Amino acid sequence: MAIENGITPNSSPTSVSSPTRITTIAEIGEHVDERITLRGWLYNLRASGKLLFPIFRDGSGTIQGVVPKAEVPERVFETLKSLTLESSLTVTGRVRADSRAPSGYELDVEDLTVIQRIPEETPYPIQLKEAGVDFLMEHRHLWIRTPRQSAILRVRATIMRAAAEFFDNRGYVRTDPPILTPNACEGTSELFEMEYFDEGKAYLTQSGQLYVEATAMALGRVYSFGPTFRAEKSKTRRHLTEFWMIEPEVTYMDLDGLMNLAECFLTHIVRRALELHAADLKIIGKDVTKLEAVIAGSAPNGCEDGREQRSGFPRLSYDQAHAMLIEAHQRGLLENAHRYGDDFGSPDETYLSSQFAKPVMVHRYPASVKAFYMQPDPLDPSKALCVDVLAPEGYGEIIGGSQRIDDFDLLRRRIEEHHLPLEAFEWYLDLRRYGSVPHSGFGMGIERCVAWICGLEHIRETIPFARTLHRIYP
RNA sequence: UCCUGAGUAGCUCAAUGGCAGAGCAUUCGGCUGUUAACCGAAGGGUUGUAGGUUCGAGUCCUACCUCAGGAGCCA
Repeated sequence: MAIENGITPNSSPTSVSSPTRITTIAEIGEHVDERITLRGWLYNLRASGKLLFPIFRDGSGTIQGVVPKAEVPERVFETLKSLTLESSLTVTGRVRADSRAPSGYELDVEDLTVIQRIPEETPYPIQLKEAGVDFLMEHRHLWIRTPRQSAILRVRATIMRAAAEFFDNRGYVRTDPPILTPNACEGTSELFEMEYFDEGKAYLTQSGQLYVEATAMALGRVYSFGPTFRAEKSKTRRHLTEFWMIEPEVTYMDLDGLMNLAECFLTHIVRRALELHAADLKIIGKDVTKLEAVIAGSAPNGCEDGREQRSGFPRLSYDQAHAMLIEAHQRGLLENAHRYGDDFGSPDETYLSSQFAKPVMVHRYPASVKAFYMQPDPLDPSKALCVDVLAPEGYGEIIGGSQRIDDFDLLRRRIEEHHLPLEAFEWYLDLRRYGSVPHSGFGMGIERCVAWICGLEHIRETIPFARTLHRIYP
């Protein structure tokens, strides 16, 4: 770009002397003692008389520059000295290893070109000092430039890729369900509603599960990966109205196979996050020993076919979990005693997960508190063949799954018992009319997984632009 | 939907019912190893909105608005 925006014209970095290599801060360690060019922004600037310490960022990281007045052209020194924070620029200099620098490297600045200078009258609104949640969320489009938020979004990207590649590597076919749906999947949650031409109401999907059951019957092993929407007026650090979910569905898989699958799946994601993001997790402030404990004992390429239990996530039946909660209440660790037959509340889940270093799998809940399509346990038909996976450190349920009802008559009866419109489920019942087979699947909320792996206080930081009860801007 | 809490300078926060304050940011000056740099100076206010009590309200009362934390429900 040849934009100088009112400042003294600079020569372009490439015209100064020898051609330089354009690189990124993340890769700067490969260019020690070389002359390189970075393209980014001025993150911070400290001045000490005739010595400037600009900190540059380029999206991949930050690095401190050193600019002694006596050793650079006056134009470079004066331009940088009065440059406003977050102004965009390219900078050329020599990379030097320096033990005083947090990252281990510094840049001896030789030249720079300002791309856009932010005027003093309208300074960059986000300071390096702490700010309130409301202010930061109102400026989310700028907040994501900070090192910590950028690091979180990089880890999120890896988690999403690791989740998809886990299934891709095992022969699953990605089959994404529709986002616009004609009716409520499970008849429970509040849905976002809209007019759909002359066809009446349509709704934003709350889960693609029923549709992936259909694609599984076509393709065997499938998964979906996309956004889902809940219009529930939940107002907690664990809830978004729009979030991403990955949902595998597998024919001829029972609950035990599903639990193995979920365990291998989470192990893979945690392993990839640790492999690729040690630096980012450090910026975020996550204690990685807690993640290492999750995958301890697992084999890097284990869990083939979901038949082997490798890293040993603890498994509790609903009854066992209930007993633990009763005991915790008696010892004064829980305020309210869990009532047998009820679902677990948030404090209950937090307590259960806090008892283990690994995610805990709670299975076979009472059918009455679970969705209509879950297969009853043949050993106790009052229980459903389902599993919730609770993340460690109180991050709550990150996976919910079950074996699905494959018997036509039972499924139809359940639809009627839940007072769901039978005609809307005819296509779903067709899956049991025509070559029904046992099958299972689960769904994992990406954002809760990111919040857990990054150790975040609030789920709103796990997605570039969070949609919550009282926020839809920016 | 319910419970609790908070709205004062661009940002983070002070101010017993009695003159509207500080730090950061911005501007100017100083400083050659700073790590949210530091030191000095300047500018910057309809105290969320509307009423009420009072000689006097940022402070007390009422309603509303906005936001946050939690519950329920969920991933």
